[in-house]
Formats: sequence, C-alpha cells, structure tokens
Amino acid sequence: MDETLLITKALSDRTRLRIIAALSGGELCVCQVVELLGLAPSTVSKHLHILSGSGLIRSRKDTRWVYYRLAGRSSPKKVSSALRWVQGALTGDRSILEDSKALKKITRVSKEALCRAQGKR
Amino acid sequence: MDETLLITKALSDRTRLRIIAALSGGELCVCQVVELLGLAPSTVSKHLHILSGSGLIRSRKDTRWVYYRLAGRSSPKKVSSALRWVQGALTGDRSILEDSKALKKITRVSKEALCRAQGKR
DNA sequence: ATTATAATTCGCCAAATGACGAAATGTCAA
DNA sequence: TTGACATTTCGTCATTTGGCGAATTATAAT
Repeated sequence: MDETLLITKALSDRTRLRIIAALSGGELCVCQVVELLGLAPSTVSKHLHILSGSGLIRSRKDTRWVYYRLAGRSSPKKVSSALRWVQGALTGDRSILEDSKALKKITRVSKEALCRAQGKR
Repeated sequence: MDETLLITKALSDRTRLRIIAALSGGELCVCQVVELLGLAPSTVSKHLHILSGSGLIRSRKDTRWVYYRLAGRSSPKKVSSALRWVQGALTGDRSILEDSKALKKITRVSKEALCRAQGKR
C-alpha cells in the first residue's frame, strides 16, 4: 500500500506529470528540466527527488550534471505499470504537446551551450 | 491534463485507495464504507465526493441510502485504465486484505440491520 | 406531525504540500 | 587556489488537504 501510495502521490502534481512526460523522450539533465518548467532549480530538484523516491525515475551523475530518466526494465512491476498508464493518459494532451515542442528547442540550445563549454577544452 | 490530474489526486490518499479496493467487491452504501473505515460520515462523504469528481466511482440513490460503485463500461478510457492499474497495484496488499475480511462481516451485519428495519413494514 | 436515520454541506483546525531564496556541496575552468 | 556552475538541502511562507462536529436536507418510521 505504501509503495502504491508513493507512486500515486508522486503522480498527483501537475509539474511532476510534466516531468514524466518530458522524460518520455529520453533522459534530461536538471538544468534542461528547469528551463522547460520555468521554476526555481530548488523546486525542480525537490520534484525530481519525490519522483525518484517513488521509483518512477532514476538518476545518473555525469561529472557536473545529473541526468534523470524514466525507470525501465529492472523496476518493480507496480512502477512500470504505473508509468505505462500515466504515459497513456498524457499522450495527446495539449500542454504536454507544447512542452515537447519547447523541449526540442531546449535540447538543441542546451547542446550548443554544452558544446560551447566543452569546446574550450 | 486536468482530467488525469483529477484522477491521480483522487488516488493519492490512503483512505481513498481503501475505498476503491472495497468497491472492487461490488457496490456499497455510505454507511457501510463509514463502518469499514471508522471515520466520520462527513469525512467519508468528502472522500466519495472527490472520487466521484474524478469519474472513478459512481453513485445511485435508493430511497434513504446512497450506493457507490466503481465506474464501469461507459466511463472514459482514462478512467477505466486507471482503475485497472490501481486495482492491480492493490491486489494482495496486506491492509486491503484485512479490509475485505472486515467488509464481509460488515455486509453481513448490515444486511441483517436492513432486514430488521425493512421487516417491520 | 414528529421523530429518527442516511447522507451531505459548512466552518474550523492541524498537518502536508509546493513555491521560493539563501546557503551548502561537489565539480570543472581559469 | 580562486571563481563559476549544477545541483541539492534548508528554512520560510502561503495554499491545500484531511480530519472533525454542527447544521442541513431528504426520506422513512412512529
């Protein structure tokens, strides 16, 4: 029950649903999520923490950046079925579509920014 | 998005998950749910209102009693898939099993109570 | 008609939640 | 080493949430 509740609570917030949908397109680093949502980094970090705690997403640290992705295989059945459901429920959603548009720009721009930063090596 | 959020918010509370699970065994009247949960009628009524608002449950009024049941066919896809997921996630749960035990006694007793009340006609 | 029962609505309170900025942590660049 | 950047943690605040009891509505029993 507690596990299930962690999942439903994690999904019971608009911002976190947007994050789930954004990660459906592949992993993102925190700064990209911050850019997409237009919220304070500390706020976004907390949301990601809640989602992580439910098992719905996982993180990976690459030097200075932390990347988050949806939980995949190797995640409990409860988690993967929840992800399947919520992804289905959000597909075609108006604001989610806008987010994915915005995300395209962000990943493009951020990549350039990363290249700029890394090109100096 | 708002519809989905109504559903996830409705599912993000322990008491409401218990109600969903209880209704999996068939419709119940409010007083039976009150008996099961051990909460004030006003509290239970509010929970049922929230669940109704999400579309996950429906109500039917029979004279003095109001019966609630899980939404079935004729409910939006988003709703039925959510119900399927949450029911799956809760099957086998420890506290839910205790609830269904308690519910057996309650439906038995309540039926007798109803018979008593109605037998006097 | 009056009383009793089932359920809901309303107003209140304590606890949880989501937002922020400031401060702390860890990593890279100069 | 010093400074900059990405992220997290902490403290604070306003809002939401879940609980209750009292009052209300609707229906049935006396």
